[in-house]
Amino acid sequence: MNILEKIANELDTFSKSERKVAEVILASPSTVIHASIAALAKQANISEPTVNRFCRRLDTKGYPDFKLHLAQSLANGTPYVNRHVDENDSADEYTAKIFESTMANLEMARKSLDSGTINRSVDLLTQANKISFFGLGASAVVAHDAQNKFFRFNVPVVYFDDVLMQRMSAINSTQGDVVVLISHTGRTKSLVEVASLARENDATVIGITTEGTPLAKECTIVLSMDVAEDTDLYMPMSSRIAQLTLVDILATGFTLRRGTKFRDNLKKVKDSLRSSRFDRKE
Amino acid sequence: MNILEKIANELDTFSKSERKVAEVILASPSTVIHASIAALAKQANISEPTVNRFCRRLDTKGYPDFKLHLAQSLANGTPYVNRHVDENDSADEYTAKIFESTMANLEMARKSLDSGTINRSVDLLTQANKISFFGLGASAVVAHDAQNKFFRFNVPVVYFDDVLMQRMSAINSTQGDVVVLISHTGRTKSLVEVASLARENDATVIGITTEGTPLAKECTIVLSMDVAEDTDLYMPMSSRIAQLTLVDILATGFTLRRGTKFRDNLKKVKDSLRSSRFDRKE
DNA sequence: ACTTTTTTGTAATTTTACTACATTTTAAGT
DNA sequence: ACTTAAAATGTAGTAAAATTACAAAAAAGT
Repeated sequence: MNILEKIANELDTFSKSERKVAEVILASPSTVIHASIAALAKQANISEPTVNRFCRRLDTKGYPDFKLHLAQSLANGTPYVNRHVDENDSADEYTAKIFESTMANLEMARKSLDSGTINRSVDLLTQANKISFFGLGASAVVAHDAQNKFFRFNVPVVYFDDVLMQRMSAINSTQGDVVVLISHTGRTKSLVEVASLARENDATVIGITTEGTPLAKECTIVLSMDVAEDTDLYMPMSSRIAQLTLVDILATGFTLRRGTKFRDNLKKVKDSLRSSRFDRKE
Repeated sequence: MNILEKIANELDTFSKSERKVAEVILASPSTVIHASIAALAKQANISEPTVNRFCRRLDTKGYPDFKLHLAQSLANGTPYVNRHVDENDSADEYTAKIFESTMANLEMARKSLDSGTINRSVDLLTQANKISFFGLGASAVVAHDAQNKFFRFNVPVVYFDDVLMQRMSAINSTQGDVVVLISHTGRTKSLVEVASLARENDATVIGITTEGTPLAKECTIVLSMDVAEDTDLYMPMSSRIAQLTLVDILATGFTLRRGTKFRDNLKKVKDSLRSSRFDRKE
């Protein structure tokens, strides 16, 4: 764990003086790494040995070693932490916070994704006769995006955000078809039903959802990711960005599996758009 | 630039003894950050002041400061760089690369976004009688997502990914209406036409597009972001993630502008979904 | 080959961090 | 409420580390 986070975490296990040090450090870590132990002690209004003891409590060899750790914490620019948007934030502030938490969540998602599962999913998708992407609400957006990617591959792709169409499509699916169901909560009743309908008809069901949910239980294979959704705002934000990135990964895996020749085909699809666009002047 | 790279770069500008130091450092930088100047000098078979001079040549204040820089170089184990996916990448590898380049691009986008423009856009959106989101292809996904966010605010919101519907809707728009047009390239002919149609009818046109493009020129206000799209794969990936994050930011700005009471309303929208879901067992 | 410049090293100085011990503060027990 | 033990903090001295000033050696130019 990052030493800055560690300090923030253990803040209440510190003694009075140690907390003073911690607060000075947290307030401006980038200043501290250039300060001597004496300077820091003065800043925090405590003695030098207290700073030294503080460093040891954090499992470092002493003050210089502590600064090294601190420098490493700061290395990734501002570490991406899930800072919540506040009532009185300016445009500048909430913009920064949203970018940061999006990135922090992508980092989390990356760590929690299992590449073996991805590999098997790509296997299934490349072998599919027909691929369907279903989602509702915010997840419909992800399904929509998936369709937009996979239709380029010249594979039969279907996307519905209409409950009835999803059901009908699921009933019509057969062995060799892959149905991808997207739902962060994994508790949307109608989607869970679609999953079992598809399974009954021998279709393969890939779930982009959370492990252990009702939907996950109905799926052949589950692609799950840990994301800390900021529920203060009552809107799905980070979860869908992570899901879209996962779609990118699946699509990339698909093209890689298909080989070079296939990629020329992608270029053709893209070039076909040319006439609908204004030329570049440069 | 990373100090380790810098050392490797300037290797031939160093004097004989300085190169000895450089080589010891490059061979095992992680050892050096825990060594004293005396230990390093001994390792390199040179004197302590030489090490000190070496540090200064690299624009650091001295040996301790140099170690700080070195520690930071090491912390960026894998900095977020736009690494391109390779032919023979395993699932593990392309997953990591896609996450990393997505994050690198978000970082770029964040830096290039102007908070003043965001603020003005939020102003316009909060005052709008009707908001329309239009896009085509990958950008339709972003428009779709925007609708999903803004409809929660109990504002008239429209979204079309159909060229004719977009045109008709633009013609019907009037003063007080805001039309948001999304296109990374900014060169999609029909969208540019929609922009001018909307403008002719006195609607406000916000463009989420690249500066200087035909579309940008037709807009009242342009929200532009720098993103390095990986064109090897012929699919829009990073650009749309950045656009979606921008949508999050606009939506957040919108809710903040509307105040606390308004947020209770959002909760109601979210709670209305409850009956469509399976209960949590915990 | 000699002079000048650059590089490197030695030794002293200064800065910085740490240790041992004393004092204060806090908490626990009677 | 008072006493005693334990924990926390500070003071002063010590040790270690880094830096400076200067001298010696090496390299480059004339």
